[in-house]
Amino acid sequence: MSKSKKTKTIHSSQSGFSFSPFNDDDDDFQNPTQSLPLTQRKSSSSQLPKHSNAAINRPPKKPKKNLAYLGKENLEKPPDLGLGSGSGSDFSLESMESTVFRNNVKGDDGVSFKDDEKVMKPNEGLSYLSNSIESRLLLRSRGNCGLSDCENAAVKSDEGADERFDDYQEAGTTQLDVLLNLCCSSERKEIEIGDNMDVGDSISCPMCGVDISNMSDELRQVHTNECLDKEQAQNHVDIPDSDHVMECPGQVLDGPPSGAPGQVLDESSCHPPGKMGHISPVVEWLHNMGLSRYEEVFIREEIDWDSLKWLTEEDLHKIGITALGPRKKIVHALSELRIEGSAEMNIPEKVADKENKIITNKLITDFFPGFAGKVKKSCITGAQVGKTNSNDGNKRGGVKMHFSNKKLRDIPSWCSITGTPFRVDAFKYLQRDYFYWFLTHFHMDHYQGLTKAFCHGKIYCSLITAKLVNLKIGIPWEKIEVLPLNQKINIAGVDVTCFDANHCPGSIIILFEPPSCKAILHTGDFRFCEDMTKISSLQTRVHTLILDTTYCDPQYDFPKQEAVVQYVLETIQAEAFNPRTLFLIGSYTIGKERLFMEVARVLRKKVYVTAAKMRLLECLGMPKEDMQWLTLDESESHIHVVPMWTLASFKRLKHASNMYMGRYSLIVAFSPTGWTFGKGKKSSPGRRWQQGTIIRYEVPYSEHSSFTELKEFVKFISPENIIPSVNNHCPESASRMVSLLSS
DNA sequence: GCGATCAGCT
DNA sequence: CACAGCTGATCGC
Repeated sequence: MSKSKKTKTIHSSQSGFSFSPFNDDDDDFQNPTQSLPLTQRKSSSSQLPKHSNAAINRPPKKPKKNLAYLGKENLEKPPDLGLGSGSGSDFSLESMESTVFRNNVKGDDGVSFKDDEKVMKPNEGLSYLSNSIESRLLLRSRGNCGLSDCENAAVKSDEGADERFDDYQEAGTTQLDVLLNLCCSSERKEIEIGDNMDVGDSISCPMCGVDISNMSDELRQVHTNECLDKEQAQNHVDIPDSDHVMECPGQVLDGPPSGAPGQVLDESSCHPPGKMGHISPVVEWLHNMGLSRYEEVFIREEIDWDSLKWLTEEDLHKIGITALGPRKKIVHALSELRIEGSAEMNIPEKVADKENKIITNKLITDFFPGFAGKVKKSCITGAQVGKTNSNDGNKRGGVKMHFSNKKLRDIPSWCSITGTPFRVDAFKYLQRDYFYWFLTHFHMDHYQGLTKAFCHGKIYCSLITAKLVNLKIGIPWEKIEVLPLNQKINIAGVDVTCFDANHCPGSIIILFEPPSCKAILHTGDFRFCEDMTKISSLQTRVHTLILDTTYCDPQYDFPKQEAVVQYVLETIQAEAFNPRTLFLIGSYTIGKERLFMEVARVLRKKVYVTAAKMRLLECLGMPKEDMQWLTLDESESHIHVVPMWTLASFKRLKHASNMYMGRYSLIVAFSPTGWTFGKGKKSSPGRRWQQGTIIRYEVPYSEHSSFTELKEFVKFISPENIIPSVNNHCPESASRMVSLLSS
């Protein structure tokens, strides 16, 4: 056994648990004298208080362990997220509400509620959320913002922009200012487009022909680029050398949404300097500001006009503009540039031929030089597409313009929402040109890459996730937009509706409905439950389903959570005849709360959690009735919540048990995970293992959908397309999964 | 010394 | 397997 290198020590201060470190001496655990006869009573369910599955209410989910992490709690909010308690900081419900409300009155790029399209009543959703802060927030929000108000406000987008501007100014962040300006320009642009739009006008995607009239230019570009990407993928074209691209400077296929004076669309309007067409307007711009001395830097970094607008102050610093004054000057100029850019979008210079054709038409077709209306790929060969996408940001060490193409290529399809500028759980693939970052829930594999330094736009998530993101990562609230549940809102022209994902606290599934595009449902991580079938919009509208396929294999057909909870309850009852028995229940940072809360509630026993865990639980706004079953006093309970990895092996358990040697003679641990239900395993609700005075139960308590549930869900949704979101499967098995699900 | 990132591990 | 992390090493600041 090459265990020598894993001699790790788990300090209680690190793990957040009261166990002391364990060493590698697994030789001697034992205490033979205390080996208890594990009685034969494990199946005596008759002793249990009978309660129906229905009696198992879902407690609000709580975050898990890792108390040590709370060391940096001096973030921005007080832990007490209690319902209306303002706490003085901007983390109060009041302020959260105002955050949402503020969004309510934004048009277009802002988040606007559509009361007339309510999907569900706030409280008729999943029981898990019925008492959630979200629900309450929702109600109050709706009360404060009548339909007409919302609509009026939405129409007055400029006003909204100003309001938001004010809000952000208070935040006083340079980065935010930049983002703000982006927002403002986008909003204005959309309004103008709307004003000019003739009802009869129809703009089609040059690649797929889909009507994209109702999209903002941003969305149009995103849509079209995606079509191009698809085509590129189909054609498997090689990436040409850079000179090719230079011939069409305006062809910024993967560029940012807004147009700009320099973003020319055909060769006739290319800037003169020939192959330096990208750069010369930049140089000129610098010159006009009296900053010609930085020309060299911009040229060296090959920053073209389009990329220029998306530079952040951080970027400028990185490329060598270290002097504060000039950097600030440039940042300021850039923000103005973006506003100007959006304003100029209204000049129909290239649409003379089609008199009533709006600029928006130009915006799309102009990205494709030589493109006269129908899908002509003259200047847009797949090769060039590939070029634009894959070469631009890669070759030099400095700031990556547009995308880092390597990154772009690596971006899995499941975290990109076709037809929108949205990313979902894609912080590993941060791109400067994307502004909308959705986070379905607060588990590391989904927020990985997200750090305090995040400056790529806004993070959209549920309130609970928002709190965790702020608390644990330190993301300022200014960068977080809280999404309401069960209520359609509009973000950047896309209808967005969130529902409880029944996974961990704060987890959501998200329905995206881009204008003129088919709806996409992203499940994040989820466990299908009957309540979801009450969401009618899911049944009728979804075209593409991005699905959590963690257990997409027939071997994973574990029982419902209620059944597993029942099993655990009975087991505890059966083992509890010995007062010197300690029960350990595993949990994650967040997740599995339902299990130990149900144990506490039904058995009417207090459950011990560490102080840090308690603070997280409190943060989630759990009802007092539930909170009363938690205790910080270890001696007050013989049921302890511990991190899952504490239970991962008998070795660890043995070490843990040493801590309790004097007080307990038996340890019974529950390791709740769906993986215990794999191949060759019985379909019993749990498996029991014992070594000496330690008993370990693996119980198939899963917060992901079982295979059966996946099938049911797919049947319910009836999507035309499924994209697996779990990357542990090879591509070939993706299709297999789909066929399995639809069989 | 701290934070971010990554590899290795469970 | 990998659920959802933890731990240590490295690097930049």
